[in-house]
Formats: sequence, structure tokens, C-alpha cells
Amino acid sequence: MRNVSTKTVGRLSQYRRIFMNLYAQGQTHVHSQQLADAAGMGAAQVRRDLMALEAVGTPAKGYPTAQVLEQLNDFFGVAEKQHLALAGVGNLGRALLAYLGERRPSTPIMAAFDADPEKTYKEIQGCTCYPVDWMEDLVEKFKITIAIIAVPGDAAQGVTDRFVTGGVRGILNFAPVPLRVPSDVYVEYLDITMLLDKVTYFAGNAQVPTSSDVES
Amino acid sequence: MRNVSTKTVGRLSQYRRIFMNLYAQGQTHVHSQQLADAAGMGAAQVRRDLMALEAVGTPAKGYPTAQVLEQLNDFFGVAEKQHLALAGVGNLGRALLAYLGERRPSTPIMAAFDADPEKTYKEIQGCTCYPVDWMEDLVEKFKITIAIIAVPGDAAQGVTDRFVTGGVRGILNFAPVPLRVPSDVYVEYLDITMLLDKVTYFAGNAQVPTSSDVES
DNA sequence: ATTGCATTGTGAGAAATTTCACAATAAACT
DNA sequence: AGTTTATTGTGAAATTTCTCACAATGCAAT
Ligand SMILES: NC(=O)c1ccc[n+]([C@@H]2O[C@H](COP(=O)([O-])OP(=O)(O)OC[C@H]3O[C@@H](n4cnc5c(N)ncnc54)[C@H](O)[C@@H]3O)[C@@H](O)[C@H]2O)c1
Ligand SMILES: NC(=O)c1ccc[n+]([C@@H]2O[C@H](COP(=O)([O-])OP(=O)(O)OC[C@H]3O[C@@H](n4cnc5c(N)ncnc54)[C@H](O)[C@@H]3O)[C@@H](O)[C@H]2O)c1
Repeated sequence: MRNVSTKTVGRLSQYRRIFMNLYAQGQTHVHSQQLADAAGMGAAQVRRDLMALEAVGTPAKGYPTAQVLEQLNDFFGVAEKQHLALAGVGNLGRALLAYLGERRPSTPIMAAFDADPEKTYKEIQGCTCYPVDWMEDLVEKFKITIAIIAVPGDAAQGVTDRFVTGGVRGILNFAPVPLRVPSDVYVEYLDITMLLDKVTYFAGNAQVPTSSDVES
Repeated sequence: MRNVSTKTVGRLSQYRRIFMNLYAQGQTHVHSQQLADAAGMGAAQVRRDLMALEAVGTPAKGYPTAQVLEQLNDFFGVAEKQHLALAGVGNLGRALLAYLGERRPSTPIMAAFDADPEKTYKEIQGCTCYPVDWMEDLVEKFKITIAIIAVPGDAAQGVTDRFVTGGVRGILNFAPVPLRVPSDVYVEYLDITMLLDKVTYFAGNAQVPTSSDVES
């Protein structure tokens, strides 16, 4: 498969959500223009992105919903479940547990970790919280490949190291610090403060950039 | 001032946090290489970004911490407070209220809004929650220019319209839907599901992209 | 069957963004 | 005062990303 840029991967995720809706509604085909409208981008962009899947549409009917949805699911490896863990069961961590617990059956949350003894050995939002000393062992035992980091900034590198030692291959980091990881571990950063600063900046300025980009 | 790209604005926010730390630690000067290390990027990138501020450093000492921090604060308009409001006091909304309440004195949260009568007219995390019918009026009355949207996807456009009518100029949207807004309103999207999909994809693949980008 | 038509797939061009690389320069040292 | 040295500021090249534009295509209508 062609090398797919991280931006394209992000948009394919958005298309997947749209295709799930279309499929649920019984719509059998969809045009790139409709997809573009639903995703808030241009039709050429959509077609270019779908090329990465080797998805094919026909000029008259557009893209077949069921088929492309399957290609998208394959692309994101829905069949091969990946196990997930969370570090930091604070305000944000709890919200994430509540949100991700129900949805996303292909990436079940197997464990949460926290340094606070008040929280350990308890079930929080349907997920057991373990002490941080168990991280390496449990990550390996549960075959956890994805980690979410929601601890304070100064604890982030520490839990990252333990996750990586245990065998984690991808990280979603909410802490506002860059993480040092081996080059084969993927890190996605989500810095809410930075995003708010961007909004603050453009809200206080006359010239807003033409097309708002959907990314992180 | 030169037109500054949204990516550069995001990185300037990161630099600002680093400069605040450096300043608090009493470090009077900093080199682009140090900044680059602290922010997880290249030194040339840092220097290029700082050009947008018209910040000047000297070859021998680097950038003067206090002065550049002030320029960054000016850039983000810290002096002119902008008022903030939240729509959707659910799991995520509460976490955000808890987090943003203390920090960010330059963008105080003036109000929260929720459709659930159980939540309205109560103080949650130090912020009063009002019914959605009050949105237009209170946004105008409190001079709210920034909104955070943390309602379910199908309610997002509705609250957006009310915010915009009230006079909001910038939006941070956690709901996974594109928002239709006038062209002079800036929207920043934060789609956690999409980011997790990206991590899932790269965690399940051998070739991780070389440099992980800090954005959204 | 043929025609007409809107849409796909994609090469090529445009635009945005990052990186290189080096002259200019400010401090430290002799 | 002059020399050395490391770093800034920034054109220009390189790379990445997006957009345009159109030939090829598949369906519907006649
Ligand atoms: N809550 C938000 O809306 C929000 C917004 C922006 C950024 N963030 C970031 O997300 C992270 C978490 O935020 P929060 O609001 O949930 O904080 P919080 O203080 O509510 O929770 C942090 C949790 O991490 C645990 N913890 C601390 N050190 C640990 C360690 N070494 N190992 C394991 N667990 C440890 C604490 O016990 C606590 O339960 C922070 O980095 C914060 O900057 C949060
Ligand atoms: N919680 C997370 O970690 C998380 C993760 C990813 C995405 N999100 C997104 O963030 C948003 C909120 O998520 P959540 O987990 O907090 O959901 P939630 O169900 O806990 O909270 C949603 C809140 O919005 C309120 N609401 C519903 N309709 C409304 C309306 N028309 N006007 C005003 N308020 C209304 C509800 O009363 C509720 O309090 C959703 O769009 C969700 O997709 C959340």
C-alpha cells in the first residue's frame, strides 16, 4: 500500500464515521461532493484521499457505501483488535473512560493506571485502576499496544517510558510536553491549551484564515 | 504584522509556555536550540516562527526571556481579556471547567450552558450553568467572544448558531462534526476519535512517520 | 445501440510549509 | 583593539500538501 500521510489518515477516519452513518441510513452510494460537504472539505481532497484505499467509485453512482466502509475498516485494522490503556484517572481521564468505554469495541480499554492510592484497585467507569508499578507487567500481559496519557506534564515522560518498555506502539498524549520515544513508536499530541490559544488569537483578530483545518 | 499561519500560531503558544517556565526559573536568555529541544522540533523552525513576533536574539546570548515572553503575551492579546463560554456540561465539559477555571486568567469562563434541566441554575466547578435559551442574551451581556462546544454532535450546529448570533468570534469544537459559521468566525476542531484512529493506524503498522507533528 | 451527462481518477501545477546553509554579528577572550 | 566562535536572521531550495482541470468512464435516457 502507498505511503499514506498522517493528514490523510486523519481524514480517512472522518470519512469512516460518515460512511458508518450513511450505511446505517441505508444509503448505498455516495458522491465525493456529498462526502466533502459532510466532512467540511473539498471534493478533490476527498477523492485524492480515497485513492489511498484504492477505493473505486463509478462516475454515475459514486462510491459504494458498504464496500468503501469495509475498506476503511480494513485500513484501520478493525479486525485485529488493539488493546488500550490509560494513565491518569483525573478529571480528563474519567471523561475519556466514560466516552471510550462504550464506543470503539475494536480498541477496548484493558486497564487504567494512577499514582493516587485513593484511586487504585477500584473500578472507575467500568475499568479497573491499577498502581503505576504494575504498568510494565500489565501492559505486556494484556498485550496493550495503545496508550492514552492524561497525567500532569511532569509525570508524562515517566509513564511513557513504562508504557514503551511494556510494548506500547502508539500514544495519544494530552499532557503539554513533547515525549521522547523510540523512533518506531507513534505519538499523537493533543494540547488543549495550545488550541485554545489559537482560537483566542484568531478571535481577537480581524483576518481569520480562509479554510479552518480539521486536525490537530 | 505579517500574516501568521495557523501552524505558526500553534507553535508560538507552545513557545509561550516554555518561556513562562524559563522566566519563572530565572533564566534570562535562551538559544533556539534549547527551545527546539523543549518543544520537540528543529531550531530553524523555532527561529522562523519567532520572526513572526519580530523577536530579536543576539548570536552570543540567544533570545532574552523576559522580552520575548512579553512579545508572546502581546501576540496572544493577554492584556485584552476575552470572555469564554462552554456549551455542554457533560463528562468532558466538567473536566474542561475544572481545568480551565484555575488557569488562564486572561480568558475567564463566564458561563456554561446545558439543555438538561438537572444541571441548569447550578454552580458546577465554580461556573454557573444556564439553560440554552439564555445563550444569545448572556453571550452578548457577558461580552463572550470565545466558545467551547462539548455537546453531542447532533446538537453542535444548534449551539454554534446561538453563539454566533450572540457575537462569538472563535470556537473550539469537541463535537465530531464540521460547523457552518460566517467566514469571520474561527473554528478549531478537536476530534479525539480521529486522533485515536490515527494512533491505532500507526500503532498497527511498521512504518511510523519520521517526525510526529504537534498539532491538530 | 447511441447519445448525453455528471462524476471519477489523476497528472500537473500551485501553494504552503519546512529545512538548508551561510553571511552578518555580538560577546568573550587574548 | 583585534581575533575567535557560536548563533542569529533569512534568502533560497526542498519537500509536502492541496487544488485544478480534464480525459476516461459508466449509467440513464432515448
Ligand atoms: N482536564 C482537562 O480538561 C485538560 C485540559 C487540557 C489539558 N489537560 C492535561 O491533561 C492532563 C490531565 O489533566 P486532568 O485535568 O485530568 O488532571 P488531574 O489532576 O485531574 O488528574 C491527573 C491524574 O494523574 C494522576 N497522576 C499524577 N502523577 C501520576 C503518575 N506519575 N503516574 C500515574 N498517575 C499520576 C493523579 O493522581 C490524577 O489522578 C494534564 O497533563 C493536563 O495538562 C487536561
Ligand atoms: N468525553 C470525552 O472524553 C469525549 C471524547 C471524544 C469526543 N467527545 C465529544 O465531546 C462531546 C461531549 O462529550 P461528553 O462525553 O461530555 O458527552 P456527555 O453526554 O457526557 O455530555 C453532553 C452534555 O451536553 C448536553 N446537551 C445535549 N444537548 C444539548 C443542547 N442542545 N444544548 C446544550 N447542551 C446539550 C447534555 O445535557 C450533556 O450534559 C461530544 O460531542 C463527544 O463526541 C467527548
